[in-house]
This record gives sequence, C-alpha cells and structure tokens, in this order.
Amino acid sequence: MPTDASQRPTIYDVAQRAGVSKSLVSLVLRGAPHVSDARREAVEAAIDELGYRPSRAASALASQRTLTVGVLIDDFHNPWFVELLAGLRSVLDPAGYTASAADLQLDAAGRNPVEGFLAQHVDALVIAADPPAGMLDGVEVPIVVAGTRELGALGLETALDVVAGDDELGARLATEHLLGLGHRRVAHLAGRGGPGEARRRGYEAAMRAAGLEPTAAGGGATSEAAGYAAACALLDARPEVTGIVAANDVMAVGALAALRERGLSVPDDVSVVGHDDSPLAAYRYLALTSVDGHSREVGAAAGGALLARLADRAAPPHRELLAPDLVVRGSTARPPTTR
Amino acid sequence: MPTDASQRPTIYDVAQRAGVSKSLVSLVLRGAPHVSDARREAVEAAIDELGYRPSRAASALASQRTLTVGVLIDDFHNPWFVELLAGLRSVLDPAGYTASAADLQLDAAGRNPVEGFLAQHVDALVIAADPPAGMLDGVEVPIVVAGTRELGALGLETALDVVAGDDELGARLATEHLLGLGHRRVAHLAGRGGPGEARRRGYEAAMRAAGLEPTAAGGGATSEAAGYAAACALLDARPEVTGIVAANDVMAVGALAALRERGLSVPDDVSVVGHDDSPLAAYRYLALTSVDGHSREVGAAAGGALLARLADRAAPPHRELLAPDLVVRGSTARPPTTR
DNA sequence: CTGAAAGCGCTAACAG
DNA sequence: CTGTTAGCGCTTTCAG
Repeated sequence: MPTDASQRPTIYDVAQRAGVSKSLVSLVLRGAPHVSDARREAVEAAIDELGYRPSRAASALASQRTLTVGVLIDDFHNPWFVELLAGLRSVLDPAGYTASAADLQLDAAGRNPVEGFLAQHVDALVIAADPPAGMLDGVEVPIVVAGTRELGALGLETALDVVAGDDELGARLATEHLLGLGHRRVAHLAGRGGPGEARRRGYEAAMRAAGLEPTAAGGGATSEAAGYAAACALLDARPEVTGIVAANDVMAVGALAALRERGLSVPDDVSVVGHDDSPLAAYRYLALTSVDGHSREVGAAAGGALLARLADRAAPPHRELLAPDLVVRGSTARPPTTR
Repeated sequence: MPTDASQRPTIYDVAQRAGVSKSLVSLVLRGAPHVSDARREAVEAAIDELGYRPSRAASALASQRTLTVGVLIDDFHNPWFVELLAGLRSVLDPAGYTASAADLQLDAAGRNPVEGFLAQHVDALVIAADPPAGMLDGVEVPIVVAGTRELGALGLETALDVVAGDDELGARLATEHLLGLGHRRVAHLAGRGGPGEARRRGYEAAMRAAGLEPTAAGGGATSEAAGYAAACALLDARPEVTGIVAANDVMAVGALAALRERGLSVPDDVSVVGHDDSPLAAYRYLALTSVDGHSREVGAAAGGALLARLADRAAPPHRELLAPDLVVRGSTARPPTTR
C-alpha cells in the first residue's frame, strides 16, 4: 500500500522517494553496516526532504528496546547532578539512547521514580543516588551505579557496574591540605549515605596518618541546615578547632554561618573545605576550597559502562574509581598563631 | 493466539486471568467510563498478580499519542526549575502524562532539545526558558509557556497559553520594600530575557512612583559573575547607593561579594534584595530577602493549562499571572543615617 | 459491556 | 544489497 499523501511520512514514504526498499531505510536509520554511499545519501536526502522522524513507538514495539535509560538522581536541588548528566548524555546520545532523569521524590500518584522508569520500559538504569532499600528489588534491566553508594545496604553487593569519584581520596586530599597548612585541630562535618561514609573514612585516615585524633559531628542529612547544626554542635564542644572538612559544599556553607555567629572569621580563625566543587563553591562571596570529583567524567564513564553492559549482559562487572582534585580558594589558610 | 507462558504479560493475559475481554481491560487501564466495580476490581487484581505493565510503545503506536510532554528549562544549574517541574508533575502525573525535562544545551549530536522532544514525539511542550529564535519554528504540538518570556522575539505573539509569576509586580514589591525602609538611592542589577525585562520594569515603575530616578547596571547574563561585575560597575559609578534590587538571587550573591570588597556591610551600609526565593536565599550565611514567585504553583497552573489545551485545541488562549510575595530576611534594613 | 478485526510504523528473518 | 512476510501489544471501531 503506497503512500497516503496525508499524515506524517513513514519509512515507507522515505523508501519510495529514495527509490529503495523499506528494509534499506531501516538499515540506514540505525547506522547500517554495509550500505553503499550512494544509497545512503539518497535515503538521507529523502529523510530531510520529507521531514521524516522515525516513530520511536513503532521501533520500540518491534525491537523490544526503547533506547531509553532512566537516571535516578538524589535531589534536583543539589546541582551536582548537572555535570554527571551532561557527561552521561555525551556518550549515550551518539549511541542513540535518550537519558531521562528523575529524583527520589514520589510522583503525584505515590509511585517511586523507579516504578516510573519501569513503566516507561527503560532499557537500563543509572543510579546516582542512595535509594531507599527495596526500591531496586526485582528490577530486571541492567543497572549502572554512578557515585559512591552503599551497595551492601541495598542487598546489591552483587555484580553491578560501578563508576565513581574516589570520595575517600578526596576527603583525604582536603584534610591533608589543612594539615599541610599547619592545622592540627581539624574536624569533620559528616554526611550519611555512600559518599558521606567514604568521605568520613578519608578524613579519618588522613588524621590518623598524621597521628591526630579524628572528631566528627553530624552524620545525618547533608543540607545547609544540617551543616549549620553540626557546626554549632562541633564549635560548642570543641571551640579550639581551626579546620573543618565538610562532607559537601552546602554543609560547608552552613558551617560558615555557624562560624560567623561565633565571631570567627574564615579563613583567619578557621579554615573550611567543602566537597563537590559545586557552582556554590566558586561564588566569590563564598570562595570555598573544595574537592572536585570530576562528575562530568564520572557520567561519561558510567555511560561507557552502560553501553558495554547493554552490548554484553554477561561481561564481568566494571568497577572504576576516578581520582579527584582539590581546588584551593579563599576559605583555607594557615591556622592563627594565637590559639 | 492465547498466552505464550513466557515473556512479559500482555493485556491478553490480564483479560484471561480476570475472565473478561481484552477490550474491557483496555478500558479499565485508561480510567474507564462505565465499568462495573466488580469487573474493574477483577482486572486490577489480575494486573498486580501478574505484575503487568502496559506497553507504552504499543499504546502510543495504536493511539498516536505518547502521553509524554517535553519541558524546556533554561539551565539546570538554576534551581528555580525544580519547583516548577514538581508543580507541573503534580497535575500531569494523575492525568497519565510523563514530563521529561531538558535544558537549552545542545546534545552530543549538536541537536537542540526541542528536536530531541520532537523525535520523542511528545504530545506537547512546556517552555520554561527564553529559547533562541527559531528553535520553536514549525513545531506542531501545543505549547504552554511557563514564566515571563519574550514572546515577541520568538515571533510567537500568537495564541499561546501562558502561565507566569508576575515578575514585574515582584520587582515592584522588592523596590517598595526598600523604599518603605527609607532608602532613596536604590539601584537595579538587571538581567536579560523575559523575567529580566519584567523585573526591570517593576523596579523602574516603583522608583518613578516614588519620584526617584531609576539606575540600572548589567542587563546581560544573570549569573553570579554577571551580578558581581554589574555591582562593581554600579558601586564605582554610584557609591552613594544604599539599596540594590537584583534580577535574581545569584546576581544578588555576586553583589554581596562586590560590596564586601568595598568594605560595605549588608544590611548596615547597603541592603540587597534578590528574586526567586531560591534555596540559596535561605542559606543562613546569605539570608537574602527575596521575591517568591511561587514557581510550584506556576508549574501546576501550567500543567492545568496544558491538559485543557490537549482536551480542546481550539479553546481561546489561556493567560494567567500569579502574584508573588516578598520574603524578608537579613539582607535588608533601614539605610544608614550617616550617609 | 463483549468479541472480532484491522491496523499503528517499524524490525527482523529469510530467500532471492 | 532487495523484497517479502510476520508480527510487536495495544486502541478502536463496530456489531452483538
């Protein structure tokens, strides 16, 4: 049945216009293996003369793949995800995959985002969050974990692909930076979750290696409010502290408020280091020294791992840890000599 | 052909298990009109006993609707979009629509996000950005504009649905707040784009109404760096300024840095008001007085407008402006008496 | 409310 | 490389 002269063009119209078979058009569409240049060009010309857009629905139905991947983000308010997502897309787009992101919030129907992805029939999942236990149970599609996560708590110690920044090393770099400046009373504002735990370990390792006793406050939420509260508790209990290593940048900003309230200036009285090198850290008014976990690269590597997994479901699990860098700004300096 | 005893269950399996017809299952799935409770429950029971998930691909193919809407965001780094999106989803989800968001960045293949949405065959578009001219040309699906936009510049003055916070009123509230505190030398840090222009107008209107001459700096980007630069220019040219109304919160944070550099304290020497009431404004260390545009409500209203438009493509265009509120925090106070 | 029937636009397998 | 042939799982008539 030839073209209908109405509606959106279909693969059939393209084939006719290019003077080739429907199958050949299909081949060209998904980056054909052995198609002559002449025919390929004819098809491509027909495609944009007609303004043809392949129907993803039809192709998904026929091929049983949606060419879609779901990305689970902790919280859209934490801009950390932006670079991660950009990196991920930079490798997924060229492969024809569309990444769609959702954060951990329940939708209006009370369904969790993973159910949403499954309803969408995504081909794979990228987990860039510490999801509540159970959320990933019974998921059949491949999962790539991006970022440091508490896999054990999920019952997922098993063969998952994991790509992350080395949070433990990052916190060690941050702590060593302060120690190198001469600080001795260095405390940690801890956060929960995979990255939080790793960062705490890094801080503790650096302290012990220097023969110092670690002190931490917090350990719950990783918000500005939590950072403020933890810093208040810390400063009240240990007023002699001259250095603070926060689990992330927003907590560090919370700490700045606590310090200012106590009449302490940064970095003259107390130095503060954040983590994530978020846009926040670069604001001149804050100028936080921070650990750059290179989340764009983490995203790109996660995308690579995903494609590899999709190509070979039986391949051995991929584990990759990217080394972070410390970005020194104005919130750290040598400790005061008078304390 | 009855069930295959393998694979994912289909509507056919559900029908069989519930002892009803395939058509009835289809009816139940999309919120049937006249289905008896008994049958409906039987179908629902069968659905979750089987773990059945409808195939969106099949239903999209058959119904020619994807039940998907694309949301175009300016920049994921600006957390303003988070509440907008949540509001939008709160009304779209229950209606069965899935919102997928992208920001203005080109994808790895150099395609713009709107092309991506079109390739995805979204049923409608929500524009929460000032897109480059041409990006929306020839789009056939319904478009709802969320937020104040320069529709004229897009050649889109025509019948589009628009839901926005009243940015002009917001800036007027901010300016009047400062005037009410006794400030007279109040300047504006301007931003470009729809909201930027409206906010500038609001500031100017409030100044003129008080018999004062408006002064603005900036007018380009709306980033922290731009806010800093504009504030520097402003303070060098007009050092007598005691109040600053910024086009948004990040620009206000840029201004804080410029003020501190000049030895001016906030709010004792100079008061600063932001706009958007972003999480940033609430950080204790910044405590910015800011205009809350109620973006969650804007999102919800945009969702409502979208559903109405989808239900009736010929309805008259919907225009809605939501009134903002001023959130007073620590960055504003009476002007110094000694200047 | 049921059941049958006809596709939606594409992929995939195979014989030419 | 071409052309044919089946469907993928669902929606939509339409007559019962």
